[in-house]
Amino acid sequence: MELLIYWRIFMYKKVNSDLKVTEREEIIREYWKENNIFEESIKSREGHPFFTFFDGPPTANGKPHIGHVITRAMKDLFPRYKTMKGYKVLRKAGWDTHGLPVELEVEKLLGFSGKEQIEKYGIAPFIDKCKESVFKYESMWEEFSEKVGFWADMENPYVTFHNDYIESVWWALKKIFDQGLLYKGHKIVPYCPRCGTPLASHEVAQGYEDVKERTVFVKFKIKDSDTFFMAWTTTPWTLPSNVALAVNPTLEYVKVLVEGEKYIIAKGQIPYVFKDKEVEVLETYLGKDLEYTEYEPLYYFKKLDKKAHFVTLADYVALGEGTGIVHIAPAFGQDDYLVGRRYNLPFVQYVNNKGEMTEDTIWPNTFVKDADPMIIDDLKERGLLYRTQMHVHSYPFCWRCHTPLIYYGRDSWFIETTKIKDKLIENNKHINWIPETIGTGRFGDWLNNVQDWVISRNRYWGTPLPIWVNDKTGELYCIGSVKELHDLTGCDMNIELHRPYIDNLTWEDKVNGGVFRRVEEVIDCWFDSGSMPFAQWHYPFENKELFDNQFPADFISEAVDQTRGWFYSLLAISTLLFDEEAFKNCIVLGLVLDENGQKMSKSKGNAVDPMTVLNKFGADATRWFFYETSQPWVSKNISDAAILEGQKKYLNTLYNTYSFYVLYANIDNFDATKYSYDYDKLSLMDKWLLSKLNTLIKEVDERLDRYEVAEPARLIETFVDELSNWYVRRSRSRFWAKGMEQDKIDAYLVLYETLVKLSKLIAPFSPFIADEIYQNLVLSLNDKELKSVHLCDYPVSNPLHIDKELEKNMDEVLQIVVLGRAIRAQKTLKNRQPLSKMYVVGGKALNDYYAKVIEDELNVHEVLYSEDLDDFTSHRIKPNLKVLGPKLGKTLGEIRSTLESMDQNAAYKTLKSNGYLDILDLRLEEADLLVETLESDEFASMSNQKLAVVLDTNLTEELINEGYVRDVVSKVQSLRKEAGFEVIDHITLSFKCSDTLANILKNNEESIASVTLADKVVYGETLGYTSSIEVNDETLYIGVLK
RNA sequence: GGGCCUGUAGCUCAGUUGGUUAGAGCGCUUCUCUGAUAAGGAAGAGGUCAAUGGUUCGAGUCCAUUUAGGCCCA
Repeated sequence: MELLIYWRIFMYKKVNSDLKVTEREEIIREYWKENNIFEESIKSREGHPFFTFFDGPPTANGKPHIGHVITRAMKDLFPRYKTMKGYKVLRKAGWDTHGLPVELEVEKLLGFSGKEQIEKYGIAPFIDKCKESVFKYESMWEEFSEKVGFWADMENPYVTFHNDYIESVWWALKKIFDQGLLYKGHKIVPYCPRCGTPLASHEVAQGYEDVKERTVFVKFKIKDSDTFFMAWTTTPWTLPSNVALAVNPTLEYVKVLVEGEKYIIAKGQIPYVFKDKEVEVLETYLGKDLEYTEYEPLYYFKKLDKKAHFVTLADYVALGEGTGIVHIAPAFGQDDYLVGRRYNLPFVQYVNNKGEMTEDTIWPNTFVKDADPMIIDDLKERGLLYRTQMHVHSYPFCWRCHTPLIYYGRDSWFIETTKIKDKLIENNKHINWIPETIGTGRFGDWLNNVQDWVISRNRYWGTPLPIWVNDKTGELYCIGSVKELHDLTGCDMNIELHRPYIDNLTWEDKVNGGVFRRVEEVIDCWFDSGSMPFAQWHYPFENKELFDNQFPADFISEAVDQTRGWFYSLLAISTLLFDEEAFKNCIVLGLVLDENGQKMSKSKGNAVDPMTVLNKFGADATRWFFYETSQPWVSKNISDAAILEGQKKYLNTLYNTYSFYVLYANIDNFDATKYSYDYDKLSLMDKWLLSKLNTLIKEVDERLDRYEVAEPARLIETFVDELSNWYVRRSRSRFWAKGMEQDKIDAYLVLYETLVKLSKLIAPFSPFIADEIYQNLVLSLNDKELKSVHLCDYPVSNPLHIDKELEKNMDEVLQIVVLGRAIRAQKTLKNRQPLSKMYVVGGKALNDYYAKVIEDELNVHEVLYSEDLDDFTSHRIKPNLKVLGPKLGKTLGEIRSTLESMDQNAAYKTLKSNGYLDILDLRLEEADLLVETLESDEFASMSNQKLAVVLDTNLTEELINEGYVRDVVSKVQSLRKEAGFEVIDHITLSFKCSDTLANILKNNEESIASVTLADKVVYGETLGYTSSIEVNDETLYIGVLK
């Protein structure tokens, strides 16, 4: 009932300032839901071109953290913008559901601490638990996304563990297999020999300790020669598995004679290796000259299947410690392994998976660390040891059992991404990285050093590697679809594509014999997420056309830690399958840190909960913090104060401007759709605002189009400030003028237009406040209009309303005003005291309208322009360095000091009359010099580099009286407010004071009454709400009565 | 250990092809203004532009090295 009355009385919904921001946002959120605005925003663009956005999938088995706010804010901004620009933007949400983190979570839940326990428990029940765990926090994620205002299709998300998704991934793997790029090899992993398991890198990082160990300088005898290569190692137990030596191709190596023996080592390492021994250099080589030189192995335990024991080249070999020659054991080091692959070296591993020397050696079943001294002794006896040396270095230990870890080669499946390196680099060139340096730097470097992608994991919960091996012939078969699996094995078409269900499916090879059995491994879940461009649509089994339209993505965005994660897996897979980049524009986001710039972590207790932040400040303010505070890729220190700043400066200012409009428009029952303005007849202030608005629209649009974020946000913030604190403040009186003159209509219309266009402009950034403003200003007047600002087109700048000259003039006005205010403050001339005249020097003479604005703002009666007020000001002449610098070079300093020492005012006069200045045999034209206007201390004046302003501070009685009147009016206004009157209440005004003062008041009664809405003015007694002020050294009592 | 990002006022950040007195907002002190305002305005305090060296007539800006924080990889 009450609402109805409001509706009848007011054009617009009254702005309820008691409502909290978060409550207002909740209303908008409900409105979107009830009216299906999101769905509508896509539907209404049917038939329009697509703009493609890929949503990188989060895992729902962890809670959303504050870092997800920035990604969601950024990912939401551009789809909203592009939708308003007329594109159809599908936004399929997705969930990343496979992988070790999920398994670990479940292990924790079940109290397990290793694979044996899982196998005992059973894989089937285990993966059931994984499936449950995956969506543990799904509802929290949904609520969170809604809170931030992140629009995505959460009804039909892609889920990486669904059969359709897995089938698409299988299709991709088969395609890669068919290209011959999927192979089995060894991966060197940090391995705990006691636990029998590899460790993840973060586990290894936990366990580094400094250890003091005996290291060895070992002699490798060159074949058919009396010379030795000398190498150094910290792990003697790897020496039996040695298959090669490596030198740096560009370093200098020398053959030296020391104590009767000949050695080859790097030239730079002579002092390190031989200390103060006498060394005679016999020959010098470059590393590359030594390639393929053969040497005699230290040990012969078994015949090797490939050629070994020769010198190889490797760039990573460096001086420092050691001899500049590195011993290569491909089974025990990543670098070694790669050298091995390059030179086709045998893979020799005389260590078993318990970390013991194998039966092949002469130290069977000895733990490697215990074998070290035995090997050292053996080499010493055989004269192959030069010397040993104690050495302190940091070495990883198992965080569980404190066993020293060893790097150990294990069977693994690889995608041979090194083969497509050139294509990766080429396709990367087509990607617009923001910031650019990611593409050339971090990501580019990664591609330049690309390694084969280890795709297999010896785990349970993941997309199974669809490879079957013939147990007789060793032939490999890769399955690419469920149908193919069904045809070969006769399995159910609805079979769950997970371990253990597919592990037992086999088929016979009728031609060659043998049975095809599946390998055990599942795949790296990064392959899952990198497959989302096609797997989200179950391509190529369905949605072929849709996929063609939705690939590659126009835009993606994630945090910088995804460089080698999602960004890479997307590019690698799309290059392998389609030889194309998967995304064209990518904004890389910085990380969110705590207010001291420290990484957030549970253990430090400095983690900021996103829901707490959102519930405190609302989505618009939180989003704004991330957009505005710094460039997207810079890490952000989040704090309440930082978010609050944007909320106060931008959102509150905008909201107050909007509620100002609603307040007065409702008083006047002003329907903006019923009026129009004639642009040519608008006041300069109106034209100025329209010019600024249209400039803003143009700039913001152009910048968003270039995927800039902070710049447009800052422009918007500046505009809101100018709108409120210049346009509205200067135009206030127009809104409370009596009647409905054209000037008032103009003011309403211009402000209305600005607010409506602004609401559209900010809609992608601040979707809630934008829609609140839009709905009230537009829908309240006409319910046939589009139901939400997010269904509107993005505003288009009107070039006819942009007037740069006008903007420049107003800028000069602002400069003059700033100077005038500064003078008043400095001379403690309060603003209520009117002054008769002011002079402006050096500026361009502006017309009366601007003068009026200045007069009003500074409370002076007259603004006078003058070119020549030398009495008030002085000048300073300086060389124009930009012009003279290149011309004069070194003599510049001299010119500068000479100019400084001259009589500046005299020089200025000479320059003015002649147009040039002669100095030290040089003729300086006006363009060579800069002239500054300076204030003179004798006057109330102030200047900046361009202008000087002088105030005439002489006060006449009339001016003083006028000041009294302003004081009184101001006091009356604050009394009205204190008394709790409405803005539109009319009053009876009463004064009690001396006759002198009363006379002054009576002489100005009309103006006082009209401004304060007094119908009657009474003297001699005070009525109603009463207070007093000091005026002209006497006490004036004032009463206001409604 | 390697690669990359960042470092400008107490805090958050601008700072154009190298150019004259390095700016803004917040916070602080003082003053001021105000019938839309958790507002506005002015002044003041606050700077070794992370450090060192170099190029240049001139460096916050370009180059090299170092250093602190962060990210990724070993």
